[in-house]
Amino acid sequence: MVQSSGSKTLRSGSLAEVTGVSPDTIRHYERIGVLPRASRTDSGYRLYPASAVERVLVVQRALRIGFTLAELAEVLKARDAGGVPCRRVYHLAQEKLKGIASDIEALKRTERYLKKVLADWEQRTQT
Amino acid sequence: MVQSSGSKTLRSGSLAEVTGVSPDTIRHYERIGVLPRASRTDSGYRLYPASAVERVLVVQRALRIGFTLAELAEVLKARDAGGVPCRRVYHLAQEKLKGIASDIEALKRTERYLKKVLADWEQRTQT
DNA sequence: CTTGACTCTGGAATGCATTCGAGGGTTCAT
DNA sequence: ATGAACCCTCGAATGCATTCCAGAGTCAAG
Repeated sequence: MVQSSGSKTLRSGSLAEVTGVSPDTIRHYERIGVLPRASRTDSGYRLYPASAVERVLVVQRALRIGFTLAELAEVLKARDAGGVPCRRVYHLAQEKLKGIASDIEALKRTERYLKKVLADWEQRTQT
Repeated sequence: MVQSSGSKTLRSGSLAEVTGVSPDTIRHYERIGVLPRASRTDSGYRLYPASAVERVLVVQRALRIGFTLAELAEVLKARDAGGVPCRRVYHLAQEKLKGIASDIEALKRTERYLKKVLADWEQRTQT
């Protein structure tokens, strides 16, 4: 048996390719718990639902912001379980959310700084 | 002789405290070249100008965005040298600058996602 | 002087995400 | 049924920022 239902499934390689990470990383994500455990073919190959693509992208963005895989695992596992998350996880998510605004601020400040540096160089260049 | 001119100088510890990093990190930054080599007291203690505070903050922000200490060293050393930076450095700085806009976008997307997750939980909580 | 808080150096260790490697199955087209 | 291209596991290695460590000097206050 290969696959049955209508919605597309992906093997680790395709999921990796589509999301721009390596198959190793995909497996790593699953081990950490940031991706739900994939179902398997009879021969042991992982089969991911199409929704896994979005999940991987979310993880990538979150990592860039300073989430840790372990933190994400807590949040996302709770989310997947569908139940009410424990206070700790809820709090964690809220804290990170609060941090984002200031991250954007920092980003803008650095942008300004970098622009200034570049403009400086521009001038010096065209002596 | 301790210090002469009017502008304040800081030793590694104070610079660390003011910027919220450890003294070890300060020394590390200098070793990498992301902080200009500090002048020394007769007994070998580092003395940083007040401007070093801003520099450390810039580095911290830049790191969060995905700059690497090595990259920053290239950019900042060239900047400090005051001369025209080599093409490579100029290009690097430009690339990073271009990346910032998309980083802000990613940040906002994750913010939206996180808000949704939290709102979801809110609802479930108040059954 | 001596004590306690700082500082120095250089190298080793930590934590995190990611990648690599060895040894070994699966699939499928030719 | 053979080879290319995937996939599996699991433990080790890499790269990066940061921290820790050991052995030693500095300095102000008591």
